[in-house]
Amino acid sequence: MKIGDLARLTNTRVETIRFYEKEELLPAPGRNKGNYRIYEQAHLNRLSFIRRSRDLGFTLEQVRKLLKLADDRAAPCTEVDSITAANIAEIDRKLADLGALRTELVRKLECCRGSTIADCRIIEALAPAPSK
Amino acid sequence: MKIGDLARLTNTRVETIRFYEKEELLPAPGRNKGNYRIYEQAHLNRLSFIRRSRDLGFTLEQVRKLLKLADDRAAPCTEVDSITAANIAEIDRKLADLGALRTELVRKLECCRGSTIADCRIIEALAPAPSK
DNA sequence: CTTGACCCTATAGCGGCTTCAGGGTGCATA
DNA sequence: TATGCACCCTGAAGCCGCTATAGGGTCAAG
Ligand SMILES: [Zn+2]
Ligand SMILES: [Zn+2]
Ligand SMILES: [Zn+2]
Ligand SMILES: [Zn+2]
Repeated sequence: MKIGDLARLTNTRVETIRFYEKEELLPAPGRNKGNYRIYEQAHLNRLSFIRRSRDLGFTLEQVRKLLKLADDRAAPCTEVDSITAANIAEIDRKLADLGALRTELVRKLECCRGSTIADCRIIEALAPAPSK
Repeated sequence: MKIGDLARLTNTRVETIRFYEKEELLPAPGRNKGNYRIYEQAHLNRLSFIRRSRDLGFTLEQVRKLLKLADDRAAPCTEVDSITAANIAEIDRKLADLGALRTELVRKLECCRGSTIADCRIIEALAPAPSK
């Protein structure tokens, strides 16, 4: 399987696959006579794992850990769970921040309709208090 | 006022202030005999505007536009409002994405407690279907 | 034999800063 | 006066997770 096929199968850009290889997330595959990368099923599996993890919001650093952990089938999964919990906590922080932001912006936008800069509620909210 | 004072007043790192100057968001101030930057009230006002905008989720590019628009007090504020609306739309997309992510992660985490990697629900969700 | 889709490498760029290396300044204290 | 220390300076590189660009090579179909 060539890099383009792998890209299509995993919904990943070709450049991203090469990037993962350079980052040692995905092992370097064999090459054909024309120096094209040739991938096996194992690569497809591993890349799928990486992409799903990324889609779930794990950082590449977390993905690295998860990949390492996933290999020891008999080990307890406490560490996996705690990485996941950390991810959720991070998401919660972002949700709270964004929610507050949204509220504030909507309030400003609501009460300003078609007037001038001089009394635009948004500009007013941004500008420092006039020093009189 | 020296750069450290300005930093304290606006809750901004010194390096960030120098970065804004290089980016021409904040005009280069005068210098004292020792080549230290010396800021005036106008700088404080402008930096406050920038920081509040950033805190509200505007990109630096949007901040640039807002700063330009804020100067023409008589102009209509339609453009300001549409930049704000774009910001809200962006926030809404992020909120939706993060919400979905959270749901999925929580569901996985909930149904996996203290078992091994071999039957960890999270690893299972990440790993591609076993080729039997 | 040419076209065009695909592949290769190496390097730089994105946003929005942060960090680092290697200095200089300015004020208080011993 | 010397010394310590907090603060300031510049320029360049680093962070994340890719993406894009330049400048080529490979390969199968028509
Ligand atoms: Zn209004
Ligand atoms: Zn307005
Ligand atoms: Zn379970
Ligand atoms: Zn688990």
